[in-house]
Amino acid sequence: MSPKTPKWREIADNIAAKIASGVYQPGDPLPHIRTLVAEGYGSKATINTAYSALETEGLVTTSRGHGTTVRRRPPQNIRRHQERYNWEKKLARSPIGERSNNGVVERDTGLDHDQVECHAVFNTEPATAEMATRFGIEVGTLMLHRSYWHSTPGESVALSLIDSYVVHAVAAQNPELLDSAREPWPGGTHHQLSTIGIEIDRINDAVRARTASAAEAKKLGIPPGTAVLLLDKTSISTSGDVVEYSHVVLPAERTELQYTVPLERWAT
Amino acid sequence: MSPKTPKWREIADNIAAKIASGVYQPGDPLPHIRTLVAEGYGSKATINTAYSALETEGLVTTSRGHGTTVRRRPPQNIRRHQERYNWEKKLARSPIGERSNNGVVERDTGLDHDQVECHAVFNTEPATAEMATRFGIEVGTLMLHRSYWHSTPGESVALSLIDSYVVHAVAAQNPELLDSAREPWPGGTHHQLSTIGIEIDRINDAVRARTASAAEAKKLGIPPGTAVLLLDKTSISTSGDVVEYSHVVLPAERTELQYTVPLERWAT
DNA sequence: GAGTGGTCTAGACCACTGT
DNA sequence: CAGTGGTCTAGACCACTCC
Repeated sequence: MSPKTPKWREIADNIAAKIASGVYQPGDPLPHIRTLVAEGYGSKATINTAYSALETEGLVTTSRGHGTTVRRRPPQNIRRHQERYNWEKKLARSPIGERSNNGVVERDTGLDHDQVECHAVFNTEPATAEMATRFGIEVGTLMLHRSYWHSTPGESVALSLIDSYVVHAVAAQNPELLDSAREPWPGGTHHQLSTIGIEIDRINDAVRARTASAAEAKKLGIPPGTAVLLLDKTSISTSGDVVEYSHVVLPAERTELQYTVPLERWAT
Repeated sequence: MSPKTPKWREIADNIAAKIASGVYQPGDPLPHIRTLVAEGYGSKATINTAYSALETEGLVTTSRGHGTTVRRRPPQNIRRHQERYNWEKKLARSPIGERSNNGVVERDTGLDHDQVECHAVFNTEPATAEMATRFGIEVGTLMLHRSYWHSTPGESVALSLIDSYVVHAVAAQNPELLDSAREPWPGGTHHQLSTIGIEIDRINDAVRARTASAAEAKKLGIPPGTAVLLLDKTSISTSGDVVEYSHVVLPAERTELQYTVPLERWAT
């Protein structure tokens, strides 16, 4: 009939349609591969290809020894960066009690302070050419590189993967900032920088996307081959210097970034 | 040795490493599938799986009857929306000559006015529940739905896929706006709206990402399975109404969105 | 027509999960 | 242990491109 679209695609589309129309509900088990083979839908490899496609499309989850089930879609996490960044900055000027119990992660998830685990690894590295251009410094200048990821205590699923960079000599003005054991720091980066006399004036966000690597997919708990959003966040101080740069990897299927762009009025 | 990672993954990673390190340059042909089979790297299906993976990862292009070659990476198109939207708005107040020869597509690509083809399809549709919520109108209200895509004359590759919505009764105040033959409209949407007395005050962008559907991949000229950026753009008039909503699909691998978020100063 | 990648089959073995 | 999905092979045929 239609030798144009391969058989595995037709099988996958067929199942995808049943999921979209609600015949298969989230959590429902799908027919086993060998069942469809027995029913004459194709060979095992063909059905397997169809199921693999559905998995990389994020529609189903498979597990060896168990079966294939319709995926429960995680809720969208909306990040309004206009408000978010201003809230973060304001927090740094709050009393210590408020700073300790609130963080941007808690704000995102609605979780309590003690329900969030913070993992931090600090390194000191010479600046690459790319990093040197970003900060307007010389190649080889020592940088403090901080890698973070957050999770709820039970699970090992990260909400986002963050790599943050600061010029080492700047951070070293307050030696406490070099100690990864002090994370999570009450009041966040804005408060950290305020201890060495730096105020952030504005933040530049650059947003891109690509498919997740196998390692990222595992850490973020998403199927391999699904999309991630890449956020390059550059913080610029009131004196015009680039003082911090973060590279953030976000699972695209549960993330939405929002920005408001005000426009200049026309002359009347 | 390492039965953990499948053989096809190892083959794919091996080739990916050679591409990354420059052993294989963009445009270079890769070893033929049957060659690798003959050299004992695995069966045809296994090598094929590896090559398919590399294709959905955007590293190579394959064509039947021809072969597999290392993909030439298209240049990144950086969209600074802060400037871009203000430039677009300002253009609407320019003299007709300037409006005709400039458009946001020409600005993006650096191409001349006559090197860009604009395809537009207009429809009138009742508002869905989602659209009604967006515009704050009743479900079923007639909407003008405009689908656009732009390309260079020779190729059939779209730069982006745009679906724009306006309340039909609003657009109908200037009947010329209902005529798809008048696209591209000199001066863009801002000028169109200005002819019916509407000025845009601000634009809300919501950014998401996912893997491209087969249809989108074909239109945008990207390998199926690679990522697309989804931009939901809401234009709000000076009187506070939502007057236009666009859904834009962008090829992630050649797009970067930039935003600047100004922060309120701390009290001294 | 020769050579390419794409699909499909049948059968085998492996890794993992339940009971 | 039986049953699941994941991988791999060998061989076949198809669709396409180039000469």
